[in-house]
Parts: sequence; C-alpha cells; structure tokens
Amino acid sequence: MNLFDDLRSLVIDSLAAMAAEGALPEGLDTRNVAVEPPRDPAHGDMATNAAMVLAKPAGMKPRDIATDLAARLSADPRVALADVAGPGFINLRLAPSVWQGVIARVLSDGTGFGRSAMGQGEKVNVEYVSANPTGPLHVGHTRGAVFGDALASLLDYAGYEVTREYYINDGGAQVDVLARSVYLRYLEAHGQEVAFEDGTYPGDYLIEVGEALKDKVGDAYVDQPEDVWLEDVREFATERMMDLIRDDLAALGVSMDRFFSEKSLYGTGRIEAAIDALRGKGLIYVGVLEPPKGKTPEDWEPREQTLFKSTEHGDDVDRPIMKSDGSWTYFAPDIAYHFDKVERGYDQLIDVFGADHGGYVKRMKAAVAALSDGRVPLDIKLTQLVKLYKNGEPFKMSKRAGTFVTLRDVVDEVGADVTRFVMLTRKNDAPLDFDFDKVLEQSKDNPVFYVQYAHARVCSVLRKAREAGIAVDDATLAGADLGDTTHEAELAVAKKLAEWPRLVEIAARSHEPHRIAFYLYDLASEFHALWNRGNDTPALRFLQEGDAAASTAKIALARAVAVVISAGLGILGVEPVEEMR
RNA sequence: GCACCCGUAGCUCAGCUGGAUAGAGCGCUGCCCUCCGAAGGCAGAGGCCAUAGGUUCGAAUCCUAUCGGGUGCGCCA
Repeated sequence: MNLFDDLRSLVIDSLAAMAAEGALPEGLDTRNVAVEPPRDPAHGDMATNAAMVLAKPAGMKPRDIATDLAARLSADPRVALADVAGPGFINLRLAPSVWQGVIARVLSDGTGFGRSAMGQGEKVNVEYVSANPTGPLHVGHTRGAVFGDALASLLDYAGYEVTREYYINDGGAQVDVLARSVYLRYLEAHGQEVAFEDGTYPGDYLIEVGEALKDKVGDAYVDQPEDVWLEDVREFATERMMDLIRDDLAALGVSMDRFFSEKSLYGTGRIEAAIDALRGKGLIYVGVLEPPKGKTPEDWEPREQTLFKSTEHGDDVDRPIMKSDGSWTYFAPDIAYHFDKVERGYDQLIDVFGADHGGYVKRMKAAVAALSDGRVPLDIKLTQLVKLYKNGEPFKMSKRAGTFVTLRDVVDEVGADVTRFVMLTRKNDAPLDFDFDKVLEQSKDNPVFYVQYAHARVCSVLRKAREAGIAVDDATLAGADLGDTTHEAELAVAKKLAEWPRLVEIAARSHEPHRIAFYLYDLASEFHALWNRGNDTPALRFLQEGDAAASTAKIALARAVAVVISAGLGILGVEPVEEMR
C-alpha cells in the first residue's frame, strides 16, 4: 500500500477525464507526472507537478490546467484541500481519516506493511564479500558484507527473488601462498623452527590450521617436496579458511545462499565455453595493447596477448584474458562466473566490490553486456573505506591477525547490531568513520541508540498499558477507533509512516539501503518529538488516565511506529530492543 | 595522461533519479522534567550547494569545461 501511488492514480484518472471532456488534448504522455511529499510541510501533504509537465505538450498555461485539475481532485473524499501554488503545483491536503487509515493498515499488515510488488518476482543475484579464502575477514569486508546483505534484504522486501552469493577465489596463486604458509605452521607443529618469508601469510590464525593438518596427516608431509603436499594442503587450508569466514559472517548475522568456487570453473571447460561465447560474437582477438599514457611502467614492452574487445561495450581499453604462457588471467574465470550467473536466468545482477576494485567495473559490465546481449543489467556497488577510531584517535590493530582489524574484533567489541547499523549510516560510496566509543554512546548523537530508544519507548508504553489493564495486542489496536487522533503532532507521525512504502521502493530502485537507516532516524525523531509534546499537552500522552478508549487509539499510533521500526531494522539485519540498558 | 567516485552550514553528512524559501546531527545561544524513560524535546544564529557556461517552465541533482581531493590503470587475484 503506497498512498502516493494511490493519489497519483487519482491524478492520472482525473487527467483522463479532462481529456475525455476536451479540457486537455488526448494522448498526452503522463509518465513524468509525479505525486510527492513537498519539501515544506506548509505546502500540504502531497504535491503534484502534473500541470507543469503537461502544459507544454498540451499547449496550455500551467495554471489553467492546474485550476481545472485541482477542482476535480478536491471532489475525492480523501482530498481535504487542493489548491494551486507557485508556477503550477497542486498542493493536496488529505483528510485525517486517510492518515488514521494508515495507522490501522500498519497494525493489520504488521512488518509486511511496506512490502512492495515492485520487483514482480524478478530474479536478482547479489554477490558480495567474495573475499579471498586466505584469512579472517577484516573491516573492509565487513562493510561490504553488511551493505550487500542489507541490499539483498531490501530487494526481497521490495518483491524480488534474491540470491545471496559469495565467489570464492580459490583458483589463483594466492591459495598456493596460503598452502605454503599453512605448511610452515605444520612444520612448526612438528617442532621445527620456521621463518615466514615475504610472500607468505604470517598471521597467527594459521597456527591452529597447521596443527589440524598435523592431526590429519601426521608426519607424512614433513620434509617432503612441494609437489607431494601442495594440492592436498591447499584444499585442506582453503576449506578451513572458508569455515573461518562462514563463522565470521555468521557472527555478523550474514548467511549466504550459495558459495561459488572459482576452482570449479577450471578443468571443466566452463571458462572455455564462456570465452567461446564471446568469440562467437567476434569479441576475442590477438593483439598488442598501447601502453597507458602518462604513466608507462618501466618494464613496458609491446606484447601480443589474447584480448577481449571490451571497448565494444563501453570499456576504455580491451582486456587480456590469457597470459603469454597460455594460462588464463584472473579476468577469464570472472567472465565465466558471470556467464554462469547469466545462464542461471537472473534478470539482474549486482556485484558489491571494495572501492579499490573500481577499475574492474567497466570491464565486468562489458563482459555481462556481451554475454547476455545486453539483456541482463549488472550494477556494481563500490563500498568505500572504513576508518576506525577509538577515543577519537585513529585505531589500527588486531588481536588475532596482528596486522589488520578483523570483522571479529569489531563484532566482539560493539556487537553485530551496532556494527550493521553504523555501517549503513553512510552512503556506500562515501568513506565511513567508525568510532568504537561513539557507536556505543547512549545519546542522540548516536543514530543506533536513537532509533532503538524510540522502539524501547513504545515497548515501555505497552508495558504500562498492560499494567493498567488495557488490551494492546495488535488485533485490538488495529480495530481501535482512531477518530480522535487528529492532532497535528499525531498526524505528523502517521504521515511519516505513510512514507515508508514509498521509501522502500526508492531505496530498492537505487540499490541504496542506507536510505532505510536515514528514514528510521527521521521516524524516530518524529516520534520523540510527539512524546515530548506530552509534557506540555497532556492530551497527547499515550496513556490517558481513566480513558481506556483514548489510550487505545494513541497506543495504536505508538505501536505502529514500533512496527515500522521493526520492519526497517529487519531489512538492516538489526534486532529491535525492548528496553535500553 | 586516461577512467571512475567525491566536492552541500565551522565539523560529520542527508537531500526522494529535475520541483517551491536546500535539511539533520555535532558545536554555539536561550528555553522545557509535580508529567508514559529529560538516555529526550523546543527555539535561534550559521549557505555563492567548488567555479564558469549550457539544457528548461524549474538544476545541489542532467550536459560541457575548469579547479581541488580520493581510487584505479598490460601475464596480482
């Protein structure tokens, strides 16, 4: 239920009626006609630009169209007032019963109130995290994990069929490095002195893996050449690392629908099939790339390579897919992986990368465009860096890995809920400051607290009401007579609630879950404001002493706020709290 | 050199895919607890939306150029 859509339909219908009566030309394009909340509430509850959009194609003055249209709109019982303003806006003020209806609707729909059919069951694949299986997840991954997960939930809420997916980079050289590092820990477990050279992973987290390897194979690999143990150790270590990563994700409340192994693409003809698909479109050739201008690498020399003609689909230069020794570059399996996603029938693909992968956006989009003949859109969301602070000082260190702050460090310190919410209080492509102290602060500076506090306050009201013997289950509240809920402070809250379904669609369309967090903050703010009005105006208190009916109506409003907060936090993956401690 | 992202109040950031007098928090000034949680709320001051053009009824938003910041740029994934 999106009230703005309802009113837009009314506008469109009225325009059609005008056309039928000759007051407007037939067949005007109404796609740009919008019904939106005005910036300034003094302008009313909603505004439409219809007259201004249509004036030119209709060859009429905006205000003439607006005057006629406004008269028709005010005939609708939902519209209390329709007047023409400014260059041709029509401002609408809606009847209190409309807003009361919103409250009742929230209570009967529950957290499904904002669900949208917008996605129409389209299949969307959201790939996120996809960290190399070489160690624990760090803060950067955390932001990507939270963002991707919230985006997936948001799309689900907006009516898409969502798959959450993780691409395991287990096919390249870095898992060999992992295997060698684990082997060193294995030797260590056998009492040998080892040295971690450059190009190995010295982190403590591999100690237990080395010991586990010892438990598994005994001394079979001690002092053996690499070709004896490398493959086995690589597989063993990769599985261990994925277990670790899965645990890290679970601690953050993230669970994937599917883990896709890069290695599974090798030796199965799947990379070749993807490249052949491109070759069939004439997009694979052997050639020599120009050196990048202005910054020619010292060791640059012209080299013949097998290239993907990504410039055909918007990239800046063509990209190599095969090394001179005949093996694939990393880009080739990436192509094959996305080919697989296309072939699985998704209507839309989304990749969440760290900002340092910004350079791969164009080539990936080019590959998907080519492989799907432009049918499957690929959106790539980049998450910017997270800067950590403690007591206002930049903070770097890790208990477990020695060099970087891990996801575990963050979650252990502040909890999954706080981590998730804070990570979403910034747009994905904006850098984020994360202060370990501030995010735990119980004050209005802290959005996490502020939103939770609003929810807790509602729960507090419900507790008090129950103690007073007032029934506050949702069914009772949904059936409450809201006729006296007419104070502008109360209606302001109801109006904010009415925006929720619209906001969900906007956030889903733009792939921007941070909008949910900002909305919740706004909603909480409206609620706190109303709460305080009760200080000066007893009639606005939620509990009306000795008047159960009035209390029920006001509690219905409060409960509706809690329901929408729950729904929003649910999308963000945050548990609403019943009381602050 | 090229590409992508960014530039909005003193600070940190929103800004509804083009709408009216550009918003919030912090900080600053002044108020509000005999009252459901003051862990809050209200009011005030603070802006050339980096700059210059363009598109149109209308631009912080779209286009072009310039300035400033970040990231990336052929066998590393």
